[in-house]
Amino acid sequence: MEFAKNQQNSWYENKEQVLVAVDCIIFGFDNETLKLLVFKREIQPLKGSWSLIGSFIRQNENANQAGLRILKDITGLENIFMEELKTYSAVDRDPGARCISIGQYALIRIDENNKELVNKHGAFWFSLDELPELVLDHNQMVKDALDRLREKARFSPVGFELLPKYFTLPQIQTLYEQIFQKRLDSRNFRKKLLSLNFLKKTEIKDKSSSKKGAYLYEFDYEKETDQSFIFKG
Amino acid sequence: MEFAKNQQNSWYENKEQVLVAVDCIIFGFDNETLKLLVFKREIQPLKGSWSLIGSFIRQNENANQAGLRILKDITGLENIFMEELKTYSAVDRDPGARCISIGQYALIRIDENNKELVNKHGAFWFSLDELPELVLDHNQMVKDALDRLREKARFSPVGFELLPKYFTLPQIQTLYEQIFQKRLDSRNFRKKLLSLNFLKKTEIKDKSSSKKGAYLYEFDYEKETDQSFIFKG
DNA sequence: TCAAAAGTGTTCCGACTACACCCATGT
DNA sequence: ACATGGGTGTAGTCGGAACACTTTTGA
Repeated sequence: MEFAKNQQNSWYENKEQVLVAVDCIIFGFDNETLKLLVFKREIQPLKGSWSLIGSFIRQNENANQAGLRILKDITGLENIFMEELKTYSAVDRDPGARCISIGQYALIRIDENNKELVNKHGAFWFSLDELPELVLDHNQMVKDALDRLREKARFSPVGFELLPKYFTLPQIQTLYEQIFQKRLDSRNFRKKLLSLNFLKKTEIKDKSSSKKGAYLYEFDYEKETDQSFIFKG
Repeated sequence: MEFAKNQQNSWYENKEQVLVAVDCIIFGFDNETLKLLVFKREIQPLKGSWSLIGSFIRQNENANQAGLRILKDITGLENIFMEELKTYSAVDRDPGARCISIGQYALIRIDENNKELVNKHGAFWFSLDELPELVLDHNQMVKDALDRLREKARFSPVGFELLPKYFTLPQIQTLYEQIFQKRLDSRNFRKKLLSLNFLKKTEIKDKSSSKKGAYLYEFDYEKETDQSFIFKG
């Protein structure tokens, strides 16, 4: 860099600044339905309404770090799958101030560990078809995130972040049926999934949802490839 | 809205604001190669280096409007295909100040009309393989935009925005060869393209690049569908 | 023994791939 | 007449889609 360090922050001095928020669209799966984590907004305006979880971005973090910070605060989890969705920058989107929001969506496992922490923050898991009205443009964000998730699931093996370490094939199928909102043929689904060779079978059966029991599998990250993975949406 | 209008801008008063820029990754096609519009940066720091075209976002416009404003200033064009790429928010990405940039990519036709205006602004079209070093993280933006363009071109008939109203099949093929950086089989390409039924053939031949001449087609927006359009990338 | 979920194989068809020659025309 | 680019058809292969019965086991 060819310019003096003490020039910092002076070049752009007369430019207008705006607030930048990060809002998190957090998906979870409880082995039955795809859910979304929303909470009671804690700040004015619109305090007390249902809202996505968000925060203003801080000077010392980038957008992804901000999202992960929020997620850790609420769920206690680190190493979460989180990706940028898009920005929301309509001039009047937030009546509190001119504020641009960067939507980030995350996929996490719903399990006992984090339920407690989540409740403590006034957060709740809602089924996607029972989602309440959210503040500002947050319903749009959810819609966009779902579209993105579907699109992504068609072409890459996404969604394993929503499952526990060991899972059964019927479990993944239910997950994909939730994502695509349609029934899938189990023979074709299993054939396709297993042909991709990134699942490791164990000899353990999970009998929690049937008498016969279903074999547990785990994701083999070594073998994950980018081969296309096309399911009809 | 349940709160008093005069509360505006007071709710978030103690929050830190940041600068938000929009940077435009502008692709063009001259019937031979895919090009990118870059220009000499006009402001400090790094004044005079090659840079994408950008601007700080204004209070009365959203990110897309900001991008279109920039594009109109430089090229004189309106109604341009422009889409958000992603945001760039690394803390130190801009030595001038903490500044988050929203990358937007655009596809435009290179023709005589706008060449003049472009030159007047110190802007130049570079072939993608002769691209100079750009300031900040702009080379990364270009790389990301190219990846996005390829991804998009695989699944939807994007790229027609880069062609004139009337174009020949060899012309589109060259465009796709540029996007994918590989040769395509003309028989398969034409078969696939025509089977999608969104091209209207005219009886006029363009003889500018061969003696025999190639029929001109136009895009039939009525018939554009979302049917998949898969080319190997 | 029965109910409930897990697991498995085959056929059909559409779509992508590879591949080579004739056509029209200006020079 | 010839060089240059435009235009066309076919056979093979792969993968997705449709489809129904057997297996296991707890109650």
